[in-house]
Amino acid sequence: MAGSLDPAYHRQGVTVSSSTSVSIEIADCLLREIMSGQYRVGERMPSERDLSARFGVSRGAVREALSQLGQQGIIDIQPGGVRVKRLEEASLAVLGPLLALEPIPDPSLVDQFLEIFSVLTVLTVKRALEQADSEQMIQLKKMLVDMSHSAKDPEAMRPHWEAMLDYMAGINNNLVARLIGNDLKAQIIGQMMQLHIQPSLPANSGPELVVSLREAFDRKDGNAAAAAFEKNFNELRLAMGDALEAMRGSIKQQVV
Amino acid sequence: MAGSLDPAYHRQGVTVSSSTSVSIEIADCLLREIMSGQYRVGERMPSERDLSARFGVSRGAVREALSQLGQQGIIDIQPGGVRVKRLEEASLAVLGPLLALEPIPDPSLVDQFLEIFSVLTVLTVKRALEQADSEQMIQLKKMLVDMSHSAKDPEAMRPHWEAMLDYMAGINNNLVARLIGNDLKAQIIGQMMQLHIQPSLPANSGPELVVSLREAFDRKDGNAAAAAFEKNFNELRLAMGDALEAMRGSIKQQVV
DNA sequence: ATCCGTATATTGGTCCGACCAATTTGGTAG
DNA sequence: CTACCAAATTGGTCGGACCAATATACGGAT
Repeated sequence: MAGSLDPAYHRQGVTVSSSTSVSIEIADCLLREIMSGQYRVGERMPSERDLSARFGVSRGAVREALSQLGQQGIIDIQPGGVRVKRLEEASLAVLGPLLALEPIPDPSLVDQFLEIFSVLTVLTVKRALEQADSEQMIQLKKMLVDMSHSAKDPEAMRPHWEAMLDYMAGINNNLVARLIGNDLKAQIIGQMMQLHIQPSLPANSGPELVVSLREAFDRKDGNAAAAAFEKNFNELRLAMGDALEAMRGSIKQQVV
Repeated sequence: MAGSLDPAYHRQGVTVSSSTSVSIEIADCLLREIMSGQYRVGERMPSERDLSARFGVSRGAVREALSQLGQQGIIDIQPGGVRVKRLEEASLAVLGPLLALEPIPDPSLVDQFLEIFSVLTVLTVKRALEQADSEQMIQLKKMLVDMSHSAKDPEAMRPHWEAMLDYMAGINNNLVARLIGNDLKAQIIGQMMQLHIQPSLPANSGPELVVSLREAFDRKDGNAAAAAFEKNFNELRLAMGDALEAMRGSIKQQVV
C-alpha cells in the first residue's frame, strides 16, 4: 500500500486545483518519502523501473518526476543509480514543495524566508533611490500618494506596496535580486495566499510607512527609505508568526 | 541547418566535459534561441513534435529539455502549447545557463551576483555571531587563527574563508539563506573557477580582514564582523570587475 | 583470508509509435 | 460582430525496446 497511487487519489486531488499531472504527484510523493528519511543520504533510491512498477505508472512519468527532483537538487541522478543528497545541498526550488508538505507552513521557515526577503528588499529600495532619475522619482511619489489613500487597510494597501517594490526593482536593475525575489514569491507567497493567511499588522503600520517614505523620497534618501521598509518587514514577521501559531492552534478543530 | 544537432557535434562537445546528454544540449540550444529573441514573449514556441523533427532527436529528449527550461521558469509549458516568459519572471536556476551563453561572463551580471552574495553573507555573519554559543565561538577563533597563517596569499586563504562562512551558515541555521547561497555558488562560482578567473585583491586585504575579525570575535560583535566581510566583498567586487575586463580585452587574441 | 580484475546484471538515456484529454483554432450560425 | 461548435493541434502518458555507463558479484591471484 505504501506509496501506491490509486486512480481515485489521482482524480480527486487534495486541493481545489485538481490539474496536477501524474509526474508532479510522483515527485511530491517521492519528496515526502525523502524528507521523512526513508532513504538515507548517499544511498541509492529504487530504480526508475521499480518506481514505475510501484506507482503503477509508466517509466516516462517517473522519469519526469525524478528530473524535477534532480533540478531541485535533492537527488543526484546518474547512470548507475539515483542518490539522495543532503538538504543543505539542495536548490532554492525545493522551498515550495518543502512548505507544501505540511498543511500549515513551518513558522520558523516562513520567518527565515521573510528575513531574507527583507534584506533583499532593503537592498533594492536603497539602490533604487540612489539610481532613480527625476522622472522615476516623480513616479515613485505618485505611487506613494496612491498608497497613502489605503494606508489604513493593510489588505487594500498590499497591491500598492507590491507595485512600488516592483517598480523599484525595475529601477535597480539587478537581475540576480529579481530572480531570487521571483523564486521566493512564487514558492512561498503563493502558498500563503492559497491558505488565506493574513497577518494582522499594527493599525499604524501602514500610515507610518507612508510618512517615513514621503520624507525619504523628498530627501532622495535611500537608506531612510530602506529603513522604513525594514521596519515594516519586522512588524510583518512578528504578525506572521502570530498568525501561523494561531492556525496551528486551530488545526485540530479542522481535523475533527 | 539552423538548430540542427548533427552527431559529430554531439560526440565532440565544446568543453572538456563531454558528458552532456542530448536533452541538455537541446535545452542549451533552445535557451540561446530564446535569449536571442528568436521567439517573442508570450508567443507559442514550436511544438514538441516539430522540435524533435528539427533536432533529429526523439520527442522524449525534447520533452526533457523543455521540462528543464520550464523548471527554470523561462517557458510556460501547458497543454495547448509552450509559451515564452519574460526573463524577469524566470527562476534563479537560469543564472548558470545564462552566464554560460557567452565565453566571458557578463561583468555587470557578476557584480550583481557579488552584491547579492555580499548582502546574504553579511546577514549570515551577523546572525551567526549573535547566536553562537561559547563553544562555537572557540571554534570560530580557531578557524581565524588558521586563516591568519595564509592571510597574505588570497588563493591559499580562500578555503579557510569558505570554511568559516560555511561554519557560520551552520550556526545561523537559516535554510532559505543556505539554499540561495548554494544556488549562487553552484551557478556562478563554479563557472568562474572553470575559467580560472582569479581577481587580484589588494595585498593588505586578507590581513585587514583577519585583524577586523579578531577584534569582532573578541567582542562577539556581529555587526563588526559583518562589516569586515562587507568591506572584503567590496574589494572583491572591484577586483573581479578589473579581472573580467582584462579577460574581455584579451579574448580577441585567443580567437586568432 | 584478502585483494583485484573481469564478467554479468542493473540502471539511466534515448528512441519509436500510439492513445488520451485539454487547448487552440477556425468556421459557422445567430 | 458575437457566440458557439467541431476539427486540428498540442502536451501528458503509456509500453516496449536498445545502448552505454555504472555497479555488483564472481573467480582467480597473492
